[in-house]
Amino acid sequence: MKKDLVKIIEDALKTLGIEKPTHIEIEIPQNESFGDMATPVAMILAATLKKPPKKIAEELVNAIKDKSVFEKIDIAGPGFINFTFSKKYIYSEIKKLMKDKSKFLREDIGKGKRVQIEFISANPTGPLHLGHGRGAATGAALSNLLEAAGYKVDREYYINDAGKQVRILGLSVFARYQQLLGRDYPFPEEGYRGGYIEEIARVLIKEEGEKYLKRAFDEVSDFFTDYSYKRMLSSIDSDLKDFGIAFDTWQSEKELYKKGDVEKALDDLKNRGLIYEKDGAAWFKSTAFGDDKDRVIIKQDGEYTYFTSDIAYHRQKVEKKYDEIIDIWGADHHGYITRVKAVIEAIGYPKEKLKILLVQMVTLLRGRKPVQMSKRAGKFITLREVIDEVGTDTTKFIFLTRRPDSHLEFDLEAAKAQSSENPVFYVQYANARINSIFAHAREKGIDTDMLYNADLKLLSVHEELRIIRKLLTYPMIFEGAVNAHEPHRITFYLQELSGMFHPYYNKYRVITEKSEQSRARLALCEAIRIVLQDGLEILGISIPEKM
RNA sequence: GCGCCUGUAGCUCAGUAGGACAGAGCAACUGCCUUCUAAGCAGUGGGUCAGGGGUUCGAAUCCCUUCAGGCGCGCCA
Repeated sequence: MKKDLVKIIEDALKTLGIEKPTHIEIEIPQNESFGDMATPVAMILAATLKKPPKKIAEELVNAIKDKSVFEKIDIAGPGFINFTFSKKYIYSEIKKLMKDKSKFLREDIGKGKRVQIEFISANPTGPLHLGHGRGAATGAALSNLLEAAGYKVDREYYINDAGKQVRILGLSVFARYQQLLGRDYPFPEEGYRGGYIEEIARVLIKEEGEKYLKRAFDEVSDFFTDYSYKRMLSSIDSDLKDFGIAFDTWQSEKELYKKGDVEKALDDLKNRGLIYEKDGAAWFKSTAFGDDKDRVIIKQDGEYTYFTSDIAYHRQKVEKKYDEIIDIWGADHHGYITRVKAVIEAIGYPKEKLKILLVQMVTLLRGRKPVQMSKRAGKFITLREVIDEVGTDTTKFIFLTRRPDSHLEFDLEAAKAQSSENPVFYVQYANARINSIFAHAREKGIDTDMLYNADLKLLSVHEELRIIRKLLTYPMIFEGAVNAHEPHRITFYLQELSGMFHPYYNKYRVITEKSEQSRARLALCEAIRIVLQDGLEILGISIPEKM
């Protein structure tokens, strides 16, 4: 619908000998009486053409040769051109929608471009919490969205399985192991205190018995560390599985060291003269690329920092020749952006190569009161607990009805209380209702095949035309969501569409005595169902047949 | 102190590349189930878009500034 309109406007501009602007803006007016679509081009051109916008709009409208696709074209307000499509046109479009389905709905924007999206990447030192859940829902939905738009997407989880934190995890488990077997062993000051540590220790005792009792940690640290984080990782994986999130690759940090990628990355930077020694440490000259201070990459004690492997990691990403690299981070890591982008530039790529999408913090509430969380004390609510309590679809939907960069209050009580009237059910219910209409139709012996051949002209009441027009805007919403990397636009659209279907359902009967009309209305329902399912699939939300 | 994000209806949030009278859900109140699922529908009320300047034909949207909240500013990860 939009493509056709843009073409028409471009042709008209050409006829008038006006150079077309880089972008012909088409918008969906919020006020339906203004028509289906509107363009402010006349107002935009007014400045360069030095003519009043209304005059330009008039000329433009006159230059449109074939007006048959429109019911009317108005010039309104300060110079908007409002288009209302003819019924004939929208019937033919909706027919295409039913025949071509996702091909009609989804614009091929990516054209096969390769994108890597890295998200969650939580340390395997504890269970996922709600913040990770937000990153998970957002990352997965964005991945699906871009994939639907013709990108080839790799979903990646980066595992911090090297370094200090996993060692501390290992030590924590070691300490609990000793304690459980009756040895008086001090729990490390900086250790992880969550109950899951004890659980790992218990399982370990079951599997391996007492053979590590009374050993020194240094002798068995590799075993305990490996064992513990692998256990954590598999528990994270199973949480994600239940949350409906899947990855294509799990990139291990340790692997980067093993393969020598870290060494290679450092050599690369050294060769570029971007590494220097100071105070017994090695520094990366990130200030050369806009960072506010240089960063240590080899500490005085000879160990690497967290950032060092990140250099190697991002170098590896870039060298895999993705067309686009997207990192989704929790907003608490925003201080890292310039540093990592500095790496990209340092190795000779434009920093725009890497897009970092920040997902803001989640405040967990229970009945308006903040839930106190302390990772140190091991007191925090996990993603697992939340999805057990409020459900995965509801949880995801709450995340996906917000812009990623807005702070989010997640009230467990509200989420549960709403549960029966939650917006997610509103959307799913529309689909389930349609299924039930189809079941009814089949009982009545109405042919539900090839509905696009139904006599769509019979869809003539105001509500029906409104729904058809809404359905036809889906590709525009989709395109906007893809370009802005904002899956939540799909969420809102689905709510609006459902908000048109339910009243329609309530006011009119789909299955009537008139079989041709019934088929036409079934066709409308089918079209709605196609769009609802397309949207829900992108969001990663389930599509129950019955409710 | 510096940097990033946010401030829209009682609450939680949208507001589409500055555009036409600011929207939804929840909460509140009033109605609707012998007919395709009431997780639904119909109706009512509710806002100086944090405050103040500026740019523009036009600003919730862009710029400056003040205030408020969150998060960062390690040879931690």
